[in-house]
Amino acid sequence: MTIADVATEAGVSPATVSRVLNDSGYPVRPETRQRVLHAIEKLDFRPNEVARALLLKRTRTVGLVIPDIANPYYPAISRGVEDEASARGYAVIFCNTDRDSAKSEQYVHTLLQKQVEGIIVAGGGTDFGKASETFARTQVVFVGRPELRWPSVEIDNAAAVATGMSHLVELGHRRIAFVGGPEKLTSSRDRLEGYRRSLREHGLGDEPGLVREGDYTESGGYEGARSLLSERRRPTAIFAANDRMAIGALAAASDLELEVPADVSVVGFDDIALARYVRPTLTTLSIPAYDLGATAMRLLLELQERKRNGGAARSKRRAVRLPVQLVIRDSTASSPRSEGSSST
Amino acid sequence: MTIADVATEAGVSPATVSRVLNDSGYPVRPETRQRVLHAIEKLDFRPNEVARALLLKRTRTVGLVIPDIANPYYPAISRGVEDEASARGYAVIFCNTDRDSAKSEQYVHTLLQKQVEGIIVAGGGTDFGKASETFARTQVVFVGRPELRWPSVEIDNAAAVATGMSHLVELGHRRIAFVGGPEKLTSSRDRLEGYRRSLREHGLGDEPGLVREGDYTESGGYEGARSLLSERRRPTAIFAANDRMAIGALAAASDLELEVPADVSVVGFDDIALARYVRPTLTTLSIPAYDLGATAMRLLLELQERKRNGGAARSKRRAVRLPVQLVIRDSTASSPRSEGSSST
DNA sequence: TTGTACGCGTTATCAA
DNA sequence: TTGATAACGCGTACAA
Repeated sequence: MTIADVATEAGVSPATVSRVLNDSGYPVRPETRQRVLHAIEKLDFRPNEVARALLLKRTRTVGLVIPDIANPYYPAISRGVEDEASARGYAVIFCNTDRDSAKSEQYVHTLLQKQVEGIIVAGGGTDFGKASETFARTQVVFVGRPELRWPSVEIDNAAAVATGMSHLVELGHRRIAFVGGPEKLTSSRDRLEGYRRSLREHGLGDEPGLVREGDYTESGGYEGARSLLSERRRPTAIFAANDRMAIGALAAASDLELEVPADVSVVGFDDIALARYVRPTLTTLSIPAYDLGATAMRLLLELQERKRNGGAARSKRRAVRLPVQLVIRDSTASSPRSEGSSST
Repeated sequence: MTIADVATEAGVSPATVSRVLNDSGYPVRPETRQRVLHAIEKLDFRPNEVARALLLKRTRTVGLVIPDIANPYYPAISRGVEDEASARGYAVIFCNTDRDSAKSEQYVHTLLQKQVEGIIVAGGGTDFGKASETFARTQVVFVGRPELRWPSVEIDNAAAVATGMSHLVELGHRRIAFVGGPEKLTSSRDRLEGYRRSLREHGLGDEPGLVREGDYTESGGYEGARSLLSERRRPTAIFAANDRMAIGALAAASDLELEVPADVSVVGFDDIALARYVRPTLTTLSIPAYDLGATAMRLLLELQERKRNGGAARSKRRAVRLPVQLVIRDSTASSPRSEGSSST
């Protein structure tokens, strides 16, 4: 079932069929066009994209590299990427790296061999090793991971944490603990930095005993919170570096028979779908995950288009920053130790 | 950067380079091989998969069609598909249909044009319209959606619900309500059927007032449960057709100041990651989502291989069934109305 | 307005 | 053991 079959059926040459197919204002006699159209419909013909891609060097395919689609942070990003891609006729190939260098390198090579027109890399912590040298051969855009050499779409993690901290301070909290993510992730470091800076700015010192390093999973948050809440001078608020850990913290408080928010306030980060269904509902920082993905895809296509149109040298790095929003729900309330404000 | 460049660099013909590349036992003098290998490394050459695909008719790419990756049920399936695919050198193109017919049709056509070697369709409720006729042109496998004409990987929804019902009955529950999913989904109907059959088998009649139709979302479960629990003779247990609705039910009970499981037991279906982090932790039926995806991918490749090896006529339909497991957690306990067993 | 011929990058076939 | 050539399905420059 090729263009030649259609040509035979319509009694014209393959070239004519092609011209009708891509109707690019090329002159074709209306009558002939009808015959071709009819043949196409009769045979239910659809051009082979592989052949087209080989000739035109346009696969209309991009790669999306993420740590793990099962991590609730990535589905929304992926959805943003995919929606934007399909709206423009692009397909998306998914790659889960588990933040493993070998897998990451392998995927990059595979994508490049498949001649993808670009690669979106979301999530930090992955070292691409030698494969990173090949990024120059395609168009790459990073998401949520500040990169010096490549364009990226990010959020301001430190500023976002500061927003959440201000909320807690305004509620009268003075002893605010932090359960961070893995040290090696830039986002973790930025969020921790935002926490520390915020403490200083509010004149709350910097007690190392108030920080735990988690791993961005529920159990990590559970352990960190449990440890913090078991201390003699326990904190009145816990800021978890992501929602999964915050939900773990909620569970830890419950197991220790502490009420949230009466005894301890909890703030998360990400605003995953479940944040509004756990009890109490979770105060958190809402990352525009979908927009992050959609924006990355748009940026990718835009930059690629620019490159294609000869603007090769104009590789002025672009780092788009999207705003994070504080969503106040039921897991935060006035500090039990603060005077002058009632807490139920 | 083509095979010809490598040939020039190594001072041999493209054919020789190709033979070294695909080292298929084809005789190449060791010395020549070394020269070629050296040139490949020096130029960091990797063959163009598009050209290869055009000639060999093997894209080593499959499509995965799902309703919405943001729905917590699909990431695990996707992960199973992707892991199995990448382990065998295949790439996966993702398509989110939102159960929209137009989008679904469009995606199928796009995938076919991209010459994917197969398509995995997960999740029901989508009508592919005329595009379904084209399934015969490729290899298709359905997941969690019994199909008459095509191979599938499923779970026994009705039997699974029956397992959960038996658990509740054993706990002394007699008035068990059900919040179902959308009527139009086969899985919904099967689960409702399992509920009804189970009631009959346990001699509990079939009171229509005990069934609500939800939409598989948290708010749907919330509304359904709230309605059920506001009745004068409220049920002692609620079986939700999926975890998201069960979590909504937990929220509804909480808002009505009912204790789970002391006042009402709740059972979910799916065992999403959050099921063990909501409070109380959720008793549910664990779908082997990852295995469903991985199995579908294996089946797809196996059937395709068979077809490729001439076994065209041997299209004996295969429907693989994977077991569902009851996971008992804290949201179920003895019925408050049952005598002889303590609750608390 | 339409048709012929070439080339995209690769591998398989055949000849050397 | 190696090389020249054809072919995969398509779009386009050029000729008609």
